[in-house]
Amino acid sequence: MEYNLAKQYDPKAFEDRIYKEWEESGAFIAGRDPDKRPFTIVMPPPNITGQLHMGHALDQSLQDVLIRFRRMQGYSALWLPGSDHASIATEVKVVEKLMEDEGKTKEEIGRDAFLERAWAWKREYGGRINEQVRKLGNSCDWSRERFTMDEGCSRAVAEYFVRLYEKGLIYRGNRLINWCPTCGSALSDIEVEHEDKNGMYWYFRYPGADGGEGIVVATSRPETMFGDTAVAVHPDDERYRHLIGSNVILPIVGREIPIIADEYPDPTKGTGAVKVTPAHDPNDFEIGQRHGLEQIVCIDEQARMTEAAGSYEGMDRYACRKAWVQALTDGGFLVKEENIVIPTGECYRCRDVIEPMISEQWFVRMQPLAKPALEAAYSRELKHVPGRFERTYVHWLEEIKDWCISRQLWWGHRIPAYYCDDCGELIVSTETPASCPSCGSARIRQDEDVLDTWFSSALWPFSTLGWPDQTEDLNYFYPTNVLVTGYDIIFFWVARMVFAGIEATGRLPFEYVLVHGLVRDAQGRKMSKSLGNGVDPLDMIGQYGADALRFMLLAGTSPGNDMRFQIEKVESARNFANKLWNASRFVVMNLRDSEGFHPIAGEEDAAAALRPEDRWILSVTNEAAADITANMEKFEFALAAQKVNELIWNEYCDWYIELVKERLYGEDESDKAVVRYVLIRVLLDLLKLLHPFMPFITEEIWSFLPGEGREKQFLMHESWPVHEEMDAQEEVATLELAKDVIRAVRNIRAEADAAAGKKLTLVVVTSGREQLRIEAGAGYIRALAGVSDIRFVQDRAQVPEETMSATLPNVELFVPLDDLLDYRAELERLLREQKRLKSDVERLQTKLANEAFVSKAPERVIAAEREKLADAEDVLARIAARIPDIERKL
RNA sequence: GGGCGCAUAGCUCAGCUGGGAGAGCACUUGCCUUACAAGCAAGGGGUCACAGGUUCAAGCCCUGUUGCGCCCACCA
Repeated sequence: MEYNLAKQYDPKAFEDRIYKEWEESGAFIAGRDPDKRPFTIVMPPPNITGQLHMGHALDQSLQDVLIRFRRMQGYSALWLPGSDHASIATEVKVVEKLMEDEGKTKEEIGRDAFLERAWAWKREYGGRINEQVRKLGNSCDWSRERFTMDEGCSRAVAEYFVRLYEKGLIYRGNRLINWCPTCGSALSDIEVEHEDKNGMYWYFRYPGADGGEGIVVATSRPETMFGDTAVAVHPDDERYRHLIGSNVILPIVGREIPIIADEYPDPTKGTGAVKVTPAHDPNDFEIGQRHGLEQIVCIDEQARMTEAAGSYEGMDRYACRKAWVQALTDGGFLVKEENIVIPTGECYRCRDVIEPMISEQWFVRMQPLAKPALEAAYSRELKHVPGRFERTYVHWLEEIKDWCISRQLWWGHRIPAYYCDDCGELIVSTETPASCPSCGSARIRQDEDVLDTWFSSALWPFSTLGWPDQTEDLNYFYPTNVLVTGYDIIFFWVARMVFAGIEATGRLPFEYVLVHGLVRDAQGRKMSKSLGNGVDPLDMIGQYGADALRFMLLAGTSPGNDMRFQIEKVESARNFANKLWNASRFVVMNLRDSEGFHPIAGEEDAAAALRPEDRWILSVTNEAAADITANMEKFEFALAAQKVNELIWNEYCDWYIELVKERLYGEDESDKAVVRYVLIRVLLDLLKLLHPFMPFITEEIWSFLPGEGREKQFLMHESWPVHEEMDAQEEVATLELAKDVIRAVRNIRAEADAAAGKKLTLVVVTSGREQLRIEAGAGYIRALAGVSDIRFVQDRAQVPEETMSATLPNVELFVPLDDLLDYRAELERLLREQKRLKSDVERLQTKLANEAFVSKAPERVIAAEREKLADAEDVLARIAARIPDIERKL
């Protein structure tokens, strides 16, 4: 059995193993502990058709950080994972596979057989994504994994549907909806994406039925002309007032339609006259409603022309457009045409152009549901992080229209509505009725449609915990605490969960909405399949480890903002992991040998024997822990991550370990035991602080550290470091001054190009507390600056002639460099320093001479400025005195 | 037509409630020092997009301008 860490940091050697140990031991399972407070996150369920992408990696890393942090803080932390049935996406996949395997369409095999195939597909591929999720190290509770179409979630969906129906919040209606001809289904408003495209306006003359010149209308969609049932003008439009009430003739078609007055047309736009096609345009639909116009459907569900288009029947809508424009042009009806940008609605999935159509669908009445969801935001009971996303949420809900929830698909939750074949009665029920309650007929058939996928997603925070039953899980873990998601699905999901949660459970489903941005490519472009610029998280994990990927994502993003993915950033994160790995290897190496652990001082013994550097690192770690905790609580993970990085690399590795090497290599066994105590104690805190970000490497290192005489639990279950009151001001001041001196001497060494191994003598002119501190830190200076001898002298007269110098407040350092001395370099450096200090002094003097500043600025600030000035003047004076000496040597 | 975000070192980005411009990468120089060259040490580099304003004091607050990006919206 190895007792020390491997020479090389190799995440592949332990990441999978550790994940297995965690999962198999039940480490992720959240208990309903009455003595703990719950902390719950439901994972946005990835689509079963999906592949893990960087968006998931970011989204889930954020959640895992939160969950691991709270778990260590003592909460009973539940992160509930699952997957989404993704109605359209899955149906398309299964349809494709069916065609590929058997050359059949879904209609050919029928609904039941198709659903069997779909479930088989789900069983085979649906788990893939969550295998990938495990690679990230996510500590989700797989024992509670759910699927939006599993029995419990399906029951919740039916129950919720029935409740809304019974309250009159769901209704069935014939209305104008968004129809995707390719998907063959209705879509909700947010599933339609708007894009401006280059298009054409055609101006056509509709001749008067009385033989008059009629009226000219503009349209970008001439093929809908077959569905025109009026031409509308504004009642105040002088140009057309005389025509209101008269008829015009649809060119070529020959049908007479009226000119009507309506508020809708804008006289300043186009010709001011609008052709009205109630069956194929949302505005026209409403005009039609107001005026009782006939609805003529001229385009069918496959986007082909209907018999209303006469000889064009069966023709594709765009082919018809072309032919029809030609026909109208030939007929002399075209007045003019112009190129123009037109807003186009596209299906969010297949990009086909949406066809507005009249269709009988199911809708959710939104006004009553949106109201409490809005109030939750107004009152800040629901908190968005960052706050600006609240505006997005509120704006959407304030403007919301009824939600079309039925989809003409088979894969999904079938609508729990039934029709009696004999009397036409509509029955909405969670159970399949045996007979019609109205006429007793047993000839009952269920509605053919399924529900919008987002209908079930809306219930996710509570359907997964057992709702509608009042299960123990629901009582303990609901409401959840934080919902983490990208800003792109605030509408699709967040807002709907809020109103569904309020409606179904009477409570907000979560308190915080943590919104993050997108992971873009190195050039800032959205990662997409078509561009082929996506980076596979699994590749990154393979190359650099999951910890590096997570750290890069977490350290590189600020709340709500997009980030760019750059391989160099992952490398940096990996390098950081490597640094920690090696530092830990050093610690373990000094902790034990193959025989076992060397003596380690007990807490009390150690406390009595701590040296300044020990108290310094303990204090620095302690302060950092408070800082990191505060940022974690504010969801500022990048700041927290950067702080841990700095603490580990700059303080622990670069200074503390270097400072104690001499002691470790020395002979004083009891002091060594003290050093070991501090090394471990601090390393433990570092591992804990880093654990939410880099769970694998920290867990692995932890396993090499001594337990406390009993079976060690996992690091992931250890408690989060708590800030302790600790007075180490003097030690901190001593160490910080020692570091400054060491840096100054190293600088001199570099400037003078002194040989690396050459031991230097350091002459210090100082007094007072600085002298005491430098005396206290003399050992550090000797060890880390390559100084063999430190001499304190009272004034500069006692300083040897041949020296280079450095100056700190109330401290002058001189290094006699014998023949290595480079006076020119020394002079240049001094002049540079002098210049910098002069401008500092001037600025500070001006500031302090300013009556307004001295009288108005707070005392604290003035005192600080005075001190800065005094320090700067002190250093400046010393440098000024030194310059002539050097000049004389040249 | 509304709303929002971003413009800080060559690159990617921090900069919290206004009080002397920061990190990582890249670059320069010197080091294979018995944890680590995926490293150590020392350095160079910024008119904080522009113009006004508030203030003793502005990268930070206010107004406007420019550039890039995003979201929402039924303009024929």
